Order: sequence, then structure tokens, then C-alpha cells
Amino acid sequence: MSTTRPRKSDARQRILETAERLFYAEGVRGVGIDRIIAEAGVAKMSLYNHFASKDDLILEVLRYREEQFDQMFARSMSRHADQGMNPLEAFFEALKDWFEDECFRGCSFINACVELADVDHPASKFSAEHKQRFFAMLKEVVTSVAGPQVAEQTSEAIALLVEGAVIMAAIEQSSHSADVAREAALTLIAKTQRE
Amino acid sequence: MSTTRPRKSDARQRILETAERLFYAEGVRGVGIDRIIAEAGVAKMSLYNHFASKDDLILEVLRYREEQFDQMFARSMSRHADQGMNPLEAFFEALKDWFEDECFRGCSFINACVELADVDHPASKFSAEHKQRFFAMLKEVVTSVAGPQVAEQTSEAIALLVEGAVIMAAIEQSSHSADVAREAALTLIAKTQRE
DNA sequence: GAAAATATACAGACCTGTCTGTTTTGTTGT
DNA sequence: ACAACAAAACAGACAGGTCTGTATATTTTC
Repeated sequence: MSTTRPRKSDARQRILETAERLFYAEGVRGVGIDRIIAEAGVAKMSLYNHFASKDDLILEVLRYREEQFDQMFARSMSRHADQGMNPLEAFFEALKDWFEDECFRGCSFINACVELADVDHPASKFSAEHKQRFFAMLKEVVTSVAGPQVAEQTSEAIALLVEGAVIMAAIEQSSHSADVAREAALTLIAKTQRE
Repeated sequence: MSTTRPRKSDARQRILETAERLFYAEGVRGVGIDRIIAEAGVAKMSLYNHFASKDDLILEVLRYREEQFDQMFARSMSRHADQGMNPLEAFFEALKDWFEDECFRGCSFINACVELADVDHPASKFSAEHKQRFFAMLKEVVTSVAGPQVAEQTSEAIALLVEGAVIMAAIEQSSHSADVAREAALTLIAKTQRE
């Protein structure tokens, strides 16, 4: 039964990949359906057979984006960890690598919330949940280098440093904020451990 | 000569105020020209006589917004300072008051950058400059409570904490991040002073 | 009487979503 | 191995709405 099975649709995947790229580069409101189908090379009806509406597509693209981002970031951290960095150092190096990617344009999830301007939109709710999952990952990283007690006391602040660094990197087109955030995070952890 | 003088145009002011409110609440892309003129109660030609284009209006609204925000924030800090807080405490209390305003929807300047998705847009450039001015103000606050040396070493990180707090307050619809940012800022300053 | 603001209509582009009909593709029965 | 069938993808027109910006002509205000 080689390539058999529901097939999970080739067109659907192309739409997701194209929409993710365009939405991230030009915003969910800046890119129309016609543009997506043209660049994905699919018919308009294929899009509307797979997604109920543009709002639905936005949500599904964010789900896909989370998968892709998590994988990318985890792999990036692993590479740095393999070079002898501890998990926290690897985290901030991965952050900096992301900022320095030529496609970097901030956080997709924050961007979607801002563009949609509606906290009740499914994509906004999903984005808020994504932030919780991202925070949980960061807290695990902090725990692994400083223990659960220090992590409990510092992770929230470190998360703010990271979010601020993402925004400033996007606005200033510079990865400098990653260094500032890393140093501050280390200071917070050291100060908390001392007590 | 009572209310005489070039008049500086009544309509222009109404347009600015209305556009600021609508742009902040629903985004610069989510609000059309027709909506602005209807709510401002002006004719379309009045708008295009005062502003070259919607892009130009967006920029002028951000200029106006900066004035209004700076005044609002400075007054808020003054009120808290009058109650015995030092400038830094007053800063974070003002931040928290802002987050708790029912109209709060994040930072106008960041929102505009995200929505326009174009770092070369005049409004994006102005937003980046605004962030520099905001940072300078924050640095003065830090200097006034901890001296220039500590301020030099901690202000950038504190600015990231503040930007992160703004974003998270908008996404989570909570002012909790203001407290987290304040505590972390105090810790960074204390740790730096000790050395 | 001049400058400003008004009301209104309109051009041209773009948007989402639907409809219709054709072609490709994969599976199944023989 | 091959024909028949069904599901999926395709192409393209179109409806109905929105958007920015312009043009014209009238009314208000100093």
C-alpha cells in the first residue's frame, strides 16, 4: 500500500507552508487568499475545502508554526549544548541565532494578536496558550541549571526579558537584546541563589 | 481676539483624536478612512486636506500619541511620587495603572510596526525613535535612584523587562507582569550596586 | 469675499467566499 | 493488466463588500 491512505493532502500542506511564510513576512492582514493560492499553486476551492475560512486558516497556520518553531528552536539549542554550553546558555544562543535569521520579524503569535486586535479570536487565544507553553519550556531550562526553587523565583522575570528582547530585536533590527537579556537572566539567577 | 487666529483647524484635531482612539482600539489596518471621518464628524475632503494619505495620517497620529502618552505617564508618575514613592517605584506604579486601564491594548508604536510589517515605513521609523526616547526617560529614572554607573549597567535590561511586561499584559489581559518587572528591576539594581 | 468645511458621487483596486465545470489522481473490481 | 468509478485538485468567473483617494458642487465661517 505504498503511498496510500487518506493521503493527508498534498495541497493542504503546500497551503500551510506558503501561508506560514507569507503571514510571517507580511502579516495576516497584509496577505490575501488570492496571493496564498497563487504562490502555493493550488486552486481557490482547494483552500476552502481544507479550511473553513481565512480566520480558520490563520489558526491552523499558527498551530503549524508552533510545531515548526519548537523543532527549530530545540534543534538549535541542542547544537549549542553539544558544543559544551549549559541549557540556559544554549537557550540564549538559540534566541540570538533566531534574531539573526534574515527572515526574523518578531514573534508570529504576538504579531497575530496585534493584527487581529481581538482577544477573543481563536488565533489570539491559541497565541496566549502558546506563550504558556513557551514559558513552561523556559522554566524547565532554568530549573535544569539552577534548581526548582530558583526557577520558581526567577522564570517569570526571565520570560519578560526574553519577550522584551524579541520585540526590541524586531524593532531595532539587531540581536543585541539577546545578549542584554542573557546577562540580566544570569544576574537574577545568581542573586537569587545567593540568598 | 477671543477664539481667533489661524485656528489651527478644529477638524484636524478631531480627526487626530478620533483616529488615535480607533487605531489604538482596532489597529491601523482594521480602521478605514470612512470610519474615522464618520466618527470624527468631518468630511472626507477635510481629512485629505490636512493629511496627504492614510500612511501620513498614521504617522501624525503616532506623533500625537507620543505627546499624549508622555503627558499621561508623567502625570501618573508625579501622582505616585507625591505619595512618597521614589521615581522608580512611581514608574512601575504608573506602568501598572496603564495596564489596568480598560482601554489598554499594548504599545501603539509596537502595534503599528507589527501591523505595517515594513521597517522602512515612516511610522515604523518613528516608532523605533520613540523607543529610544522612552529608553532615555527610563534611564533617567534609574539614574535618579541608583546613580549613573548603575543606570549604565542595568537600564537596558530594565527596558527589556518593561517591554516584555507591556506585551504580556496585553496578551494575558493582566497587570501582573508589572509587579514581576518591578521586582526584577530592583533585584538587578541591588545586585549591581553591591559590586 | 476668501478660506475652510461640508455632502455626495465615483473610480479603481482589492478582499473573502461561492459557484460551475473540467481534469487529474488513486482505488477497486474483474 | 485494464477499465470504471469516485475523490481530489484544478481553472476561472463572479457576487457583494471594502478600501483609498479624487472630483464636484454647495454651505458655513471668519
